Amino acid sequence: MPATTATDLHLAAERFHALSDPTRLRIIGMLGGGERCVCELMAELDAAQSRLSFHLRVLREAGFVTARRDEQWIYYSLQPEIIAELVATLTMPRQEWKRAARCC
Amino acid sequence: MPATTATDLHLAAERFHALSDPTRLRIIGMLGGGERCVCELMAELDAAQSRLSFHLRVLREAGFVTARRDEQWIYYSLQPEIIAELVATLTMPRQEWKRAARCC
DNA sequence: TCAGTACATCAACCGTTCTTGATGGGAGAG
DNA sequence: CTCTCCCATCAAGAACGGTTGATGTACTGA
Repeated sequence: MPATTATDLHLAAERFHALSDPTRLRIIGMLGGGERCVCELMAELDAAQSRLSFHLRVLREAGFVTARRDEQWIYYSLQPEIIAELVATLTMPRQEWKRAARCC
Repeated sequence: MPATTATDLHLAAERFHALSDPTRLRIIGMLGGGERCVCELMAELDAAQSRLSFHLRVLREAGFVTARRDEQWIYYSLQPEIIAELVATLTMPRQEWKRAARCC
């Protein structure tokens, strides 16, 4: 049974929220070219370090990116499956939407 | 020329923001079954009228729904194209993302 | 051990968003 | 015209989100 419950609605809302910021969308765009360390993102986005760290945390907690330490650097990379899931949510058939909407 | 500019990033962010709320996702789910008047949405969602009106305005300004008056009732219906556009954004090839991300 | 680099986290501030209750305006019935 | 129903909008307050500067932590190299 595909658990399309209210919990899923909240989960989907959180994921869409993670995409509701231009800076975060730019980060995702950069990570589309492969993993990057924070310093590279900082340089290209011209963003303060704490600001970038904040947005990376949002993306990480929403499941869009993962972090990997290598020596002193921490490399972020995209998690493609979650985007596919989101697309699946958007293209969900009417029945599923109605179930999700009705469920409290 | 597909104008994938920073403006588009902001536009995409605004659209994702419109989807970043469980109540609005439920509304979209209900409208997936066809157009509804506000009173029907109120009854099913058990939401205050002003609250619902607020969320409908957000969805309307983001382009997800349209309103139509019939007698004393105002019927809202889904605008499917914008969802398709959003899916296209999510499944955009890397080049486009990088262009959008780089552009300031 | 000490200094330097890379990144996370914290606290504070401010603008935005969401909710609630009240007001207003359009449409139909009497 | 008046009353009622349906809905939008407004005002006020609470909650949330994003930015900044400072502090903390992990790792490296001297």
